[in-house]
Amino acid sequence: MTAKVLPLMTGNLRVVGEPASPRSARGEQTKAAIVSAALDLFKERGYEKTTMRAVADAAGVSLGNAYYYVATKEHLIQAFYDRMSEAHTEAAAGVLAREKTFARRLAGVYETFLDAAEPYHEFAGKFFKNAAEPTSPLSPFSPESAPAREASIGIFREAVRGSDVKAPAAVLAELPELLWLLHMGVVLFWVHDTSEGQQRSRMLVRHAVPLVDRLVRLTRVPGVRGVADDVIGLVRSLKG
Amino acid sequence: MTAKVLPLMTGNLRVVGEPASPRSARGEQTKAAIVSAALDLFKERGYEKTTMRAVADAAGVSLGNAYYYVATKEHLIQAFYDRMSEAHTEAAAGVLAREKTFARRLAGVYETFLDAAEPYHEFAGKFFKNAAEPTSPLSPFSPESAPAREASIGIFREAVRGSDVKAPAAVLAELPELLWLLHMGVVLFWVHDTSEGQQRSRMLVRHAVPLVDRLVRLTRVPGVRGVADDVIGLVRSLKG
DNA sequence: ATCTCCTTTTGAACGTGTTCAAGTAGATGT
DNA sequence: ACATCTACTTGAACACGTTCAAAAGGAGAT
Repeated sequence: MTAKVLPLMTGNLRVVGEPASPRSARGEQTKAAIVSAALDLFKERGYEKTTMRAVADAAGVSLGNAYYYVATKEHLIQAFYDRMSEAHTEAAAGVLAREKTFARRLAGVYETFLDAAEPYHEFAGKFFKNAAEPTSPLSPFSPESAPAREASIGIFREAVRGSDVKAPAAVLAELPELLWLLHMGVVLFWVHDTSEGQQRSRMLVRHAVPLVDRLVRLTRVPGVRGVADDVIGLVRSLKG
Repeated sequence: MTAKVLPLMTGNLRVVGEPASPRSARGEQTKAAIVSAALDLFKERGYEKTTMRAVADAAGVSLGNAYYYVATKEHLIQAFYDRMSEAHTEAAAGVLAREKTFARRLAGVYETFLDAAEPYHEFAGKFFKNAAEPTSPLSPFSPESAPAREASIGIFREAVRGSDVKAPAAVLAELPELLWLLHMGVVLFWVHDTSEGQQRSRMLVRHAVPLVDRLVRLTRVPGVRGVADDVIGLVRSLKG
């Protein structure tokens, strides 16, 4: 897919509707300052109450300049998400390096997410609200977040691959994506979870993981396998 | 719950942050004109491209007057939600009156939703965005929407009750709620579904319902039943 | 009629996200 | 040194959601 390109001003080429990515060290620095200022302000007063003018001021640039690097205000939230998933990926990798059984690996991935996300729980609602809109670039299903989504699915792929779990090949093939979907469910639950330290979300993970473990292994018994294959078939046709 | 109230202008009492509800026949009429104009315009040009000024113009009132009756532009979406669920409840009742098998009853409930929702697909995203924020009263999980949620679950309870489905009592007891959860999943898929006439959502329902049917019946066979009971146990503990 | 008290309506602002034409600056070639 | 090309920066403007003080109706009571 080649993006349409327009000549801009005196010559800079810019993808239609998208901001330019920095082409110099100076630009890189300016963009970093803007994103960093935004994160600070979001944390301090929340997303809605943070204005793009305040972000530009805090970054020491003009309002218009901020829009040279950032497509929309919503796109700035992506930085939060990036930071969080980076922390999660790292922590999950640590668990996957030492755990062998499927159940413990899976529990580790979900639990490290809860750990990594905890500092942001208070603002997560606001961010979640914006991510929920289908047309938003922040939606976990949007093209813009495909890289992040793929990275996340990759964690589950590794959790499956390095484990002792046994199931039909077709099931194993779709399992990472299905586990990612469950992850989205956990996130949904977590966002709504007002219990101390999000204890209920942790309970959900603690109890759901053994169930998933048993369910996956069940797909090998005749009578269940047929249903499992149909589930896989449905998932595949919906992806297409 | 008693809402805080402030004296307004020359004396009208108005709940903080909320628009006044009409206190006269004239007011009722004005509000109806505004809501109706909004729905028309949303349908004609979409939510984003409809401006509040255009709504006010079409309704034959001033911009400020529209805000006397409507808290925010997004609140106008509530009107379409109300319309939609009324239509769905009615249509679903029709299906449940004539279908007997569990699979057909269930498919009917989901499909009548897709029918009722289709005209509003474009701004469903906006509504969804609002509903996604955990603290929002519009959230399907909020206390404020408990009546609407119960009504919706009631449809599934009726779909189960009047059908031929057989499963352990514990499963049957939680089934309506679980089917409602699946309904939320269908809605999620539908909201993101950009295919012509949301064909993919219809395919999802067409294929998922027989699967659910088989899965529910499977809970009677030993070996599966244990897992099913644990699922039920988890759901119950999470509800508490 | 006039007064009083609410309710409704208005038009003019205000704040904020976003756009844009024009200007600056640093590198590169001559 | 100068010209040029391109990446970057700016400040002003625009559109639209939202707010507000003030004016206009209108239904009793006097």
